[in-house]
Amino acid sequence: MPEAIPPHKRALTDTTNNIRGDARKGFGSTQPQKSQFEEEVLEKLTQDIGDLKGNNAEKDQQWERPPLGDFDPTKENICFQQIDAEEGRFGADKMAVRLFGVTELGQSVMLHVTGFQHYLYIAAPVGFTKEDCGPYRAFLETKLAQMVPVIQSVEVTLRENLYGFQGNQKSWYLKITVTDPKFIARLRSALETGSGSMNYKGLWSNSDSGILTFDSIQYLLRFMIDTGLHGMSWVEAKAGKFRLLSDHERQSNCQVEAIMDYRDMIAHAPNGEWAKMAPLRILSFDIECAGRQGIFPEPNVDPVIQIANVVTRYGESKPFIRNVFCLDTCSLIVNTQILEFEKEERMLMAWRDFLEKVDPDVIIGYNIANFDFPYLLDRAKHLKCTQFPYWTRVRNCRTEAKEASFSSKQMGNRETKATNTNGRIQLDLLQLVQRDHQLRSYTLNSVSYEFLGEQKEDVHHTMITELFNGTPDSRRRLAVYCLKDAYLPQRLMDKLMCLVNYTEMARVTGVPFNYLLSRGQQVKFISQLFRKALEQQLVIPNSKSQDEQDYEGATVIEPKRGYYGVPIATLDFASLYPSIIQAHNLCYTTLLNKNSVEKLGLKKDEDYIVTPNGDMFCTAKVRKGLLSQILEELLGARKRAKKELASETDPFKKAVLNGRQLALKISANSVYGLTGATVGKLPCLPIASSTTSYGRQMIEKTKAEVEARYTIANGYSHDAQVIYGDTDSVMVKFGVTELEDAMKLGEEAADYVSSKFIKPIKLEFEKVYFPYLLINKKRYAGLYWTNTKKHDKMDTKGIETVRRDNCLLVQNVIETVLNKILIDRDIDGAQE
DNA sequence: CCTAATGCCTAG
DNA sequence: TGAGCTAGGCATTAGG
Ligand SMILES: Nc1ccn([C@H]2C[C@H](O)[C@@H](COP(=O)(O)OP(=O)(O)OP(=O)(O)O)O2)c(=O)n1
Repeated sequence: MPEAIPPHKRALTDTTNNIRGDARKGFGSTQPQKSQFEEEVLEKLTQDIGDLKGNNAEKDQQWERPPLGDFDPTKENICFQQIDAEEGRFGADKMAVRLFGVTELGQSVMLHVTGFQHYLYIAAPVGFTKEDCGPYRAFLETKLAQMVPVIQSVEVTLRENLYGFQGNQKSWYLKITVTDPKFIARLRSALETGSGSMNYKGLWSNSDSGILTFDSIQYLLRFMIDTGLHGMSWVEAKAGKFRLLSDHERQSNCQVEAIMDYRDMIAHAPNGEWAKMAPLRILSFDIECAGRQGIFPEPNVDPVIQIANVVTRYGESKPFIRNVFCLDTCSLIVNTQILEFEKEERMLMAWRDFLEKVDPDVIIGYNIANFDFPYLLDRAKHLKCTQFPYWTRVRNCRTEAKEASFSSKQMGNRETKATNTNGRIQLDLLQLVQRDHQLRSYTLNSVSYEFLGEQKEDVHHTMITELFNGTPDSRRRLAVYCLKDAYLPQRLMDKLMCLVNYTEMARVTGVPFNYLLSRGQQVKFISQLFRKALEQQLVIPNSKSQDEQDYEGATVIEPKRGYYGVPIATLDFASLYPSIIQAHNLCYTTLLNKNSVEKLGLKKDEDYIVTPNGDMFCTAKVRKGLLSQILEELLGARKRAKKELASETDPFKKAVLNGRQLALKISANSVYGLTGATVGKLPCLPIASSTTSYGRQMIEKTKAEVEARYTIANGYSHDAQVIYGDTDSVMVKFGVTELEDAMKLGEEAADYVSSKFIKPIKLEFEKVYFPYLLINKKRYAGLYWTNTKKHDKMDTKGIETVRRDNCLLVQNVIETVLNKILIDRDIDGAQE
């Protein structure tokens, strides 16, 4: 940034004495108009950020990555943690994947992986033998080549349809390989719309009905699935197997850029030594704009006046760069590089150069996706800074903000903007917190308060312009806040362990990191399902839209409403739906219909089961379902997270681990959910409705077993009564008055009922409520006990206190009333 | 004044 | 592969 140097140097030399003089106090003592609070903020910030060595921020802040040093591609391997991936051609080769990553020593890598061809399948006509397929193959090759001029080959192979068990009978499929993945969609639609010319020997009398295709999936995912690459895992290119690109061949700004064939690429499973993380460089930034009175800043009018940046290496607690790019002059901030600019254009360009030098792997911030990124881009466009929007790792690849939207039943419609930074991961803490945490407010201020226990004391937006138009010191004040806003996302990310948790999810489900924020549950499931299907040579049909059809869900036991002054034990099935799917081997691949049962001569209860819903599935003895294998992996990861949770003592870390455990639980439950998603791509209502029907049967049976066993007639002190239950839980009043007795009985009852079910179904004794206030279905409160000494917490479900559609007063009133009732046991007092 | 449909949010 | 699922409470509103 040569343009920036003069003002910047001036600022530093002018005020060096101040830095040396009393860094801690900064300017506070000599600037009476500055608030006490601001100095506190600064002091805290300085503590948080820590000291750089010495005081000369300019000299000590090394922007560039460590140099690569000598590298001998004939002797040394390239080994990196993959962080981003994209489809991209290389030279004449239309099919290549670009993998971006970071080595253990922190160097950036881009690897072109070539030679992998995209494909899809179609089924040969029913009854075709291999001999019949020969001429059909030739026919297809010519016909398809006319429609889609990228057919590489048509190959006849034995495969099996994912849906339905047909006695392990494989049948003939044609694998159509293309030379350019961009055409796969066109190929698919050519086949599926079934233009008349595709009609082979009049086999399809109805020329409207097209040919069903199988295994159609995006090229990048296909590549990752077939090569066994999971998102955020380690990739190795052995010496001699890759070629380093010469300068003129390079497409990226990465320190290492190489090319290799996909067959030589090693994708390490993310376990053992490959569970490590690379020292990713993380840039956290924030911008301030000078808006006008009462108007939200508009990029065509309102300038960007400051950009604060904080750069940290993953695994280190303190940032190694922090700076503020300022329009106009700005007094110094302790241990912070201030870069001053007279012209906004220069500032923007200098920031872009900074970005390129720092070469961050991860860019984070608060609402950067919908504000900072688009604003910077629009502003630069307005100022005609044509060289500005290049933030990617791919040379000549412009950064643009695109409209994107996400809509689903559960999340509703969400409009967002997507800005490409190819090769760098983005993590918008706002999006992340909105996704993972239910809060009343999502301002940076309240989120920081929630997780970091800190108010940020906003500079009111009307003040921004005023401060900017003031003196170097008022602009410094603004810069301090801007810096703080840049640093908070970094601290939130550390505190919430976002990178670790999301990395685990990417590794378990196999999808690229950025999918976790931009996509839903379906893609994760599909990634896992395709991997399993590939192992077993199963092909997955591209289901046409099914008619929307609802199915019955879970039972909620009619509550015996009231206030209970005796301990109420809660028994809960662990991961109910996933365990049902596992226990009964429910899967696409085990689904049977009457025909196949007859044809294969299967014996009921031995070879297959009939679910309470009337659907039929073969037993694990005949064939083990894919779903139960997928669930094993998800639940295994969840179990490990829960184990860590149990041994962790820090309460905040516990909460974070709990969040991780919950995310894995939702992914497991979504396996069930997707089978019931008729708008999705892999619906299978027999699985979904059988799962819920088993669930309904199980909660009934649990209730009956408990009430039948714990009776006076059987020598217990009271007749037990199930007063409530929802989906997978029962609340039992054993009648005993002592916590200890209730816990003992609960423990015993859980084991007793578990023994009546198939593995891995397990009923667990989880907690005792004492006392317990049961208001209605899905509405109750109680003191939550897991030990006899002290209650863990007051637990409130569904009541106004936990709902966000109420005013705070109502919540506080209800909260105090509940406190009175439950803790003080003062029912009369609560009535007032 | 009553009921049914709808929206929102939560339980599981 | 665009998008996990159902049950259910409670406030509001449309319609008679
Ligand atoms: N987001 C959710 C939560 C639950 N369920 C369904 C499937 C679960 O198996 C069942 C019971 O839900 P719980 O909340 O009790 O959770 P689990 O039983 O799955 O897990 P835990 O082991 O924590 O009890 O409800 C679901 O489909 N989606």
